[in-house]
Amino acid sequence: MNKDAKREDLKQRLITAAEDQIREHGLGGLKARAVTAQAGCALGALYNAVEDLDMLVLHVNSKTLARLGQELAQAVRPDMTAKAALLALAHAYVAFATQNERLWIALFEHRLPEGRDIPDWHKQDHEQLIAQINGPLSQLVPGLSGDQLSMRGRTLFAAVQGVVHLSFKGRFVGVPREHLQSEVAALVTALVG
Amino acid sequence: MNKDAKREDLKQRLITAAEDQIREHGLGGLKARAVTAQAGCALGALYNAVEDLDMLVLHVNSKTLARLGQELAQAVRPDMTAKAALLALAHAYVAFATQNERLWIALFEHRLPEGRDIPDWHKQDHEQLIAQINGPLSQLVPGLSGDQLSMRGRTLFAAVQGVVHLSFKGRFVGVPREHLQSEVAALVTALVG
DNA sequence: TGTACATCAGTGAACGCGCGTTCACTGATGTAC
DNA sequence: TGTACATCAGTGAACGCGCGTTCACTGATGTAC
Repeated sequence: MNKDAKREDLKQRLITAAEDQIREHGLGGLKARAVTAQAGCALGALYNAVEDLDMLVLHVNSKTLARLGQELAQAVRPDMTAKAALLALAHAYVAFATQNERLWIALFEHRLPEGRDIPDWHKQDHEQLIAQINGPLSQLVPGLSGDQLSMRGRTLFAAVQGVVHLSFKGRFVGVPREHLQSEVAALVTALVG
Repeated sequence: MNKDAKREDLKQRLITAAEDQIREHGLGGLKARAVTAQAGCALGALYNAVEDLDMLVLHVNSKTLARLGQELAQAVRPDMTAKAALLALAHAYVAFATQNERLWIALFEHRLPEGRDIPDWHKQDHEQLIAQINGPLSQLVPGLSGDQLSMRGRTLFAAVQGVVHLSFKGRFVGVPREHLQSEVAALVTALVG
């Protein structure tokens, strides 16, 4: 293995290690020492492979978004009605969030320190996901302008996000997990029916 | 002023100071030194008046919940239909969250360290709020059992919470603030209509 | 009412800890001849 | 192919900082007589 390949290999091992750490301890429990220990390198090597811990988190988040995107893509079939497609998307989304709870939460919780902005490669991963959801939605709720439609899309997404999030956190009275899928389905049906 | 009164007075000043700090810098920006400086006492005095910083936050949160409760109570009138009442509640809720953004976020963000549990006096403040929302809801969506109704209530609450939260944080594409009220109204209408 | 004593709120310097980041050093990898 | 040299990834001890919490001390408030 040459230098570049080794460097890339270490970077991937660090991302995987960080992923595992977040999966196990949550974003707040991500520590540079634990990550490098798991990745099998020295503490300082992290800063050779990656700018800093924040960037490592962004890499993990991009990976999570990509995996989520794949799940969503597999959930919709071309012959589905728009409504069925949205329900399938919501179902896949909830399933993914449930199976990747802490990684999913990290998507929303992580914030860059003030004044630092999100690199383009990561922004693109966000936009790709949004586009995937807006697709089926665009054929729905007749009588709405394009702007209204896109707005309703955001609302739908945010509403689902809220139901799932509160269910996970259990703050106030969240929806119990065993009812999460059915309640989200009811929510989506109500909003697009 | 006697000892007890002074003690209580300092406690209130600390709570107010913490409230201001959260309002200005968010929960993460709450520092013991800044709070005591604003309250006009020494650092150590905080631990005389209150168990620790976490408990101080809980006091602020209880105060916020009480204020929110008042706003909600004023929003509903006895002669309203259940649907109108829910819409009024939602409107008041969004208005309150908008005007108390960081304090509202603190309600959801704050977590006690592992193993420590929420004191009863604070739990009660939560329950009171839930009851207030469940009231109008209980007369709605006929054909649902009590359990289903209470579940739908949680979903509704969580959905609204999600839309507001994502709008504030601006993560992914949130609903722009100027459309927040109307989108939440659409959401509530869809869910109970 | 005045005096002596006890209590305990208030003080703020110091402690302690967690943890991200740096940096002088080393040794493996790659290049020149 | 072999040797000398340069580069730079990898190392991990040490740095530095933020910040919650403690604690020995002080002085004001309250009590006993």
